[in-house]
Order: sequence, then structure tokens, then C-alpha cells
Amino acid sequence: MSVPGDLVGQRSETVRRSNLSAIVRELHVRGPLSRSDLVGLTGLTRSAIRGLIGELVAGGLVTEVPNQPAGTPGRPSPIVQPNARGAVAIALEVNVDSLAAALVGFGGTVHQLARVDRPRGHLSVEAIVDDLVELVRPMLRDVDHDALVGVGVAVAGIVRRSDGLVRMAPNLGWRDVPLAERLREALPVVAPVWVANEADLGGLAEHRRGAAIGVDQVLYVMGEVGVGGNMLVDGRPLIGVDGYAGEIGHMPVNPDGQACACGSRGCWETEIGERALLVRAGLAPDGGREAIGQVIAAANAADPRARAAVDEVGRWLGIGIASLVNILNPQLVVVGGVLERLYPLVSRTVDEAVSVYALPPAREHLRLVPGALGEDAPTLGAAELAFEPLLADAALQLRLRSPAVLVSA
Amino acid sequence: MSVPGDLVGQRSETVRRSNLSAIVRELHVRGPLSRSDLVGLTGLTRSAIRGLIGELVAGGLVTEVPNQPAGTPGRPSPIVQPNARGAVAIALEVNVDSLAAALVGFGGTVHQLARVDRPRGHLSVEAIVDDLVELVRPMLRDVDHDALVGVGVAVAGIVRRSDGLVRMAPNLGWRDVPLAERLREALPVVAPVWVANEADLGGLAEHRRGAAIGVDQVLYVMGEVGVGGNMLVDGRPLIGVDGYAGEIGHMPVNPDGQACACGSRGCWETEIGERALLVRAGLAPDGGREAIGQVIAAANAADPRARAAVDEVGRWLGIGIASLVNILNPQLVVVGGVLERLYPLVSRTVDEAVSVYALPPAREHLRLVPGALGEDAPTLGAAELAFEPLLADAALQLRLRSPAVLVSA
DNA sequence: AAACGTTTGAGAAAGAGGAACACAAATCTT
DNA sequence: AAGATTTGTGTTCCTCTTTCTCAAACGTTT
Repeated sequence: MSVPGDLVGQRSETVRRSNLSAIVRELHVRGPLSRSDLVGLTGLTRSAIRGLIGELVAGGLVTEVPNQPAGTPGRPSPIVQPNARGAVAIALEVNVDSLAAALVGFGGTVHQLARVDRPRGHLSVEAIVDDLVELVRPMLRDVDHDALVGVGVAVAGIVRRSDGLVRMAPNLGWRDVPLAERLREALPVVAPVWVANEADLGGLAEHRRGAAIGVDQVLYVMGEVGVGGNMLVDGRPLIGVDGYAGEIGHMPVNPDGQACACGSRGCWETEIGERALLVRAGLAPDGGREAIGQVIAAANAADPRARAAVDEVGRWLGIGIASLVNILNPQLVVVGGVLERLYPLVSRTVDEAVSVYALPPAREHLRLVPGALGEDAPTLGAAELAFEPLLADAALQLRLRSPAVLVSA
Repeated sequence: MSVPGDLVGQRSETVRRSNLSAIVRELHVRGPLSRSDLVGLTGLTRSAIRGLIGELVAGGLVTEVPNQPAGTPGRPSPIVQPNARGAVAIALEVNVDSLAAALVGFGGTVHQLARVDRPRGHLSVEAIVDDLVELVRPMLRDVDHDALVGVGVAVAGIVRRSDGLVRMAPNLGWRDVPLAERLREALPVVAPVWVANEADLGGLAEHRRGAAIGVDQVLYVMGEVGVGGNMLVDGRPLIGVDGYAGEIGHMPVNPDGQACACGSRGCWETEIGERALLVRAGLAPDGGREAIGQVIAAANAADPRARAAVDEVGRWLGIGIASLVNILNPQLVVVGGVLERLYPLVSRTVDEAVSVYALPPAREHLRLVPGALGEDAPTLGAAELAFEPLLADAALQLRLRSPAVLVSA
């Protein structure tokens, strides 16, 4: 039901906003489209599309360029291009092993992207915020500050969406860190800061730009040191009341299993997390990226211990996915993070476990694929998060540039 | 992203439809409201509301009655009442132990409801369809057929939403039964037939009329012979690609556990289903309602074996709920079905297990409550399912009654 | 009891937005 | 070169909501 204050009535103004936003969303997600494509996608008339595009051109969000003759009869329809400088988002990522920053333009253009390793362990929030600011600073030189729509941040932890408070991040050693606030203070820009879990954003990125384009019921499973995930329901992320949804790494799959960093035991993470793989392979649990590479290489070389470790992870991966498939009935499962690299080795084992533990109807048309974006998925998702308000109401961004309205407001 | 053919553009016509539907939905869900309440809820003006209400009155969906003076200054705003005969839905339920039928009016009025026991075991579809038709037939005498919006059916099985095909119903002995089609042929009415899983509909009913009114992120867990559930995301049911979502009874919580009717092993259902409780209490697994009553009575009388059985079910109930809470981050968990009766006995045990296995942030503001609708929840939800097209587009129903449009069409 | 402020309904006019239509432009086909 | 096809342009029309004014119905105050 409707939240108080969430008015449901529609009027002319909301119609225009909604249509404007629909066009902006299509252009951001699908890339350049002809006006005539937009007529087809929206169901609006040529006249209406013309007016709306005109507004977007005036606002600097899109550019119209003549189209090449298509070889078919009829007058060519001009191409409407998202202007990658017309709106830009800053994307940040706080991972266990690295920090990343990116500048992403409207339409998905990655203007800049930088990643630096960071020592695994418990750094102070201040240190990390400083490092992020230094990563971003050089990128800001060629940004029109009026075009900055916001800052998105991906964190390896449990984040309260409403205010960007990091509630728990065992692998960073954080508890109740007001990351959004700290970044808002420290960044040399004036823009809203949105923080979310890295797996939630990885899933969003794979949906928009990666392995799940065009699929609207997607389960994203991301395994790194921690295991997280995200479900896209009708194309919208399932975030729960506070934004804590998708903590699939902590579903108890083995109630008498090993202790987990979260304080519980038998969590899925203790079976398929990076540490579990390394321990099973006989290595130190904190070997990180390099050690994982060794295990994968050894398994490829048919080393029995590595092979067994990988298979066991694959089996538990399948069991957990089966559980989620029964609960959520997705059309597609995307496996990301470190598991993305591991996946080709274990796809058969995973399939077997899924076919044992998932209900036949739910796995009938199910597809499982590795992610397509690699380690940058959460960062790209952070940019998408920052773009979301623009896509939901493009008029807000246009107003910023319209002096007439600024004066009257 | 948008499905092909799912046009996103808004125009005057869609605005009116949307506003009309918003009013219809508020009235159906909240009950009688004054015009002035509707102004507040929708954000539309008095004039707009007047016009829309006028259309609904002309269509027979609502009635306006004078309001009593409220004790506050100002002219009293007339009350707009949903007309319980202006639109009616037929609700059916196929349960393991019983069949039910109901006639429900717009606004939620239950005009009639009948339930008959049925022998547990594998009856033919034909027999069940015949029984349902005989249950419904006397109810149809006082129904205006133009007011019939549809037929909703709750089934203890996995149902493909698009065409109402019952894919699997182990406890009924059904596989790939085209129930919607059969009912459409057999029922003496012309109306769309919608079939869904009983737990999905139980959750919908608890949200509209029961223990979850006003809460938009709800996990509903229903335990009978089978265990099912449903998540409401932003007030909308999570059904998955095909409608198979919510099969939480078949999440593997104990991968080396007992064999399940679904063909897998260690499913949650094997730990908290009706049979599990009875076997643990030392009774025959198929004792049904009566045997469950015995166990509950014995546990209340401090019988050690019954007490232990109940506690063990409670513990596993908590473990499974914790898993789902970590995955879905609901605001409220509603426990229904047989577990609704059991819940008062085990609430403490459940809470303990949840606090061990659920992440602290996710259980921080979590509430767990038993359902409020008893065994009729799925039937009432079936009615809500049948009303859904009306709530999504009220104009469709109004057209049916408008001769002018019928002629021109 | 009458006057006044408040809230709401009624009706007409205005405003906003997209649809419909006619025409022109650009392309391919014959 | 003429015709068919597709699309942009510009004007008019239609639908729907808002705005504005006035009246009705209520409580409160004097």
C-alpha cells in the first residue's frame, strides 16, 4: 500500500515527467536510438517525441545527429545520442583488497577508471575516505560540475540504503560507519552520495551492461572473501526494508557447519567463500587474488587436491543456488566476483547439484552464466546507482540548467 | 527493461485510467472513504475526484452516501462506499484436506463461503473440478453476471501463472494439470480464471485483510502438509519468471537430511511440515488436522515428547526464517497455515534460532506474528487475485457496463 | 440567533500535454 | 523520372486536470 505522502494521482505534469524519464532511461540503457525507435518503444506519437527530445537537447542531455540511409525506403530518422558529458556520475568502490574510482557518463560511457590495491586488514574509515578522494580528485578536472548527478559507492558490507550507514563490514572491520556522510564532507563536490552493497551493485551492473541485459528476473551471486547477492525483480533490485536484502552468503546451508565471521555458523559463505576454497586446497586462507589464481591453475592442471577443493566449492555453490532458485524463480543466474573466474571449472558440478536440489519446474528454463564485467562490476553498478534519480525523474536534471526556472524558484 | 510491446509512454487516456484505478484500489483495500480522504490520498483536486467518482457511480462500482457531521467545522464530505455487489469475484481453493469456494464482493465483503472436507489422497482432476462446481453453483444465484470480474483459484502446488497449469502438486498427486482450462470449461460462468499457489495467495490475503495490513515488505510462511511462502516486495507479490517463486519449503536446509516428496532431500519441509511434526511426536504422519490438534494439546499439557517435537519444529522454523530474513530483509514475517496454530507454542524457540542465524541488522526491527485469517487465508487471497485486473485497470470493468462504448466497439 | 471562519461540493474557464491530421522532406524502387 | 514509403514539421483538436469563483454545510463566537 502507499506510504503516507506517496500520492498516487497523475496529472499533466507527471505525464510529461514520466515520458521524459522513459526516454532518458531508454537512451541510458540501450544507447543511441533513432527518434523513430523511440516512437516504437514508448508508443508516443512523432509529435510528442519531437517535443520531448527538443527539451532534452536544450538541456544538454542528448544530441541529435543525422542518420545514415538504412537501405530501406523512407526518410532517415535522426539518431538521438546520450551526451556522455551532459550528465556524469562518480563511482567509488571499497573492496577488501582494493579501492576503485570511476567517472561514468550518461549512456554508460566510462570516462575514467582507476583501481589501487590496499592492504587487507582493518584500515580506519578516515584513511579510506582520504584514499578515495585522492583517486577521484584528478578525474574532476574535466567535469562540468553542473553535469554531476551524484556519487555512488559500493562497499563490501551491509549498508542501510536510506542514509548510507555501513552497519556491518566484517571483512573491513567496520561497524556503523556513516560512509555517505564522511564522503559528502570529504569530496570536493556538491552532490548526493548513495552507498550500497557491492553485490547489489554488481548485479545492477550486469543487468545494465553485462551478462543479464534484457533479462528482468535475475539472481546475481557474487563470491569474494564474503559472499553476497542480489535479485532483480521485474528489473528492479530487491533491497528489502532497509536495504539489507541479498545477504545470501549468510543463509545457513549447513546448520552444524563452521563458524562464520558474522557470528553465526554454517553460513553459505563458509562453504564457498574465498577462504573456504583456499583452506580446502591446503593454502593459507588470506592468500587473496594470487592464491586463488594458483588454485585455479592447479585445478586446470588436474592437481587432485585443488580439483577436489574446487569441486566441493562447486557442489555447495549448486546447493545454495538451488535454494535460491526455489525461493526466487529467476530466469537467469549470474555468477560474479572470484566465482566468475572459478565458474568455468565447476559449471558441470554446479549443474548437477542444482538438478538434485532445485524443483524441476523452477530449473526448467533456468540459465547459469558467469558475469561479463569482471572485478569492475560493483564500480560500474555504483555509477548506475548514482544515475538512478536522473532516470526516475529527468526533469530534475533539466531544471538545474534552466535559468528561467531557477529564477522563479 | 521493458518487454517488447510494453509501451512506457503516458497520455491523457492512461492518466484517467490510472487515476480511476488508484481510487478503486484505495476503496477496495481501505474500505469506505470520504471524497476528501481521496483528495488527500491521491493528491488530485476536488474537481478531479468529483469527475472520477461520478464515473464510478455511473458504472455501479461505488455509492455515495451523506456523511455524518464530524464535529469539526466545514461541510461534511460524502462517503464513497465500494459497492459489494458492483463487482464480485469467485474464489476457489484446492487443499490437501479440503475444498473451498467463496463469493467475495468489491471492498472485500465475503458474501458466501463454503468448505468441504475431502479425503486425503489422489483424486482425479475431474472429480475435484466437479466438486468445486457444485460448491459454487448455489452461490451464483444471486450474482449479477455482468459484475463478475473473475475466478481465483488457490492450489497446494506449483502453478505456472501465465496459463494456470499446475506443474507439480505432490500432495494432490498432480502433474501438469491444466486446472484453469478445466475450470473455465466446467464453471457455468464466462470469466477469466486465475490459478496460483495457496501460500502466495495466503500472503496476499494477510497483506490486504489480515496481519500485514499496511506493511509493504512482508514474508509469509505457510506450513501445512507442504510448506510454502511468499514475499511481498513494495506491496507486490514476488512471483518469479513463471510464478514458481516462494517454494521455500524446498530450500535445502539440511543437505544430508531426509528424502522429500519433491524428489530432493533435506528440504525445509521435511523438518517443519505437518508430517515431520507428527512423526517427531510419535504419531502417524497422515493424521491430519485432528492429530495436529492432539500434539498441540499434549504440548500445552507439558507432555515431554510432544513438547520436544514442537520445539524441534520451532528451532527449524527459526533457522529457515533466519535464512529468508537474510535473503529478503522483510519488515514483518507472518506465519500461517497449521504453523499459525503452532506458533504461540514456539515463538520463543523461533526467536532464539532467528537471533542466532539471522544477521543483526536484518533482525533489528523484524517482527514475527501468526496469521490473522486462519485456514481461509488462501481462499480470500484467491478472491484478491481475481480482483487484481480490476484494480489495475478499473476502466475495463466500467466499459462492460457502458452501452455507448459497446456499440462503438 | 446571527455573523463569521472553515471545509467542501459545483460549475465554468483555463492550462498543459499528447493525438490527429496535413504537408513536406528524404530515401528506395521501378 | 515517377511513385511508394517512412519520417520530420507545424497546426489544430481532444482529453484531462487545475484553477477560480461561488454556494452549501458545518462549528464557533458574540
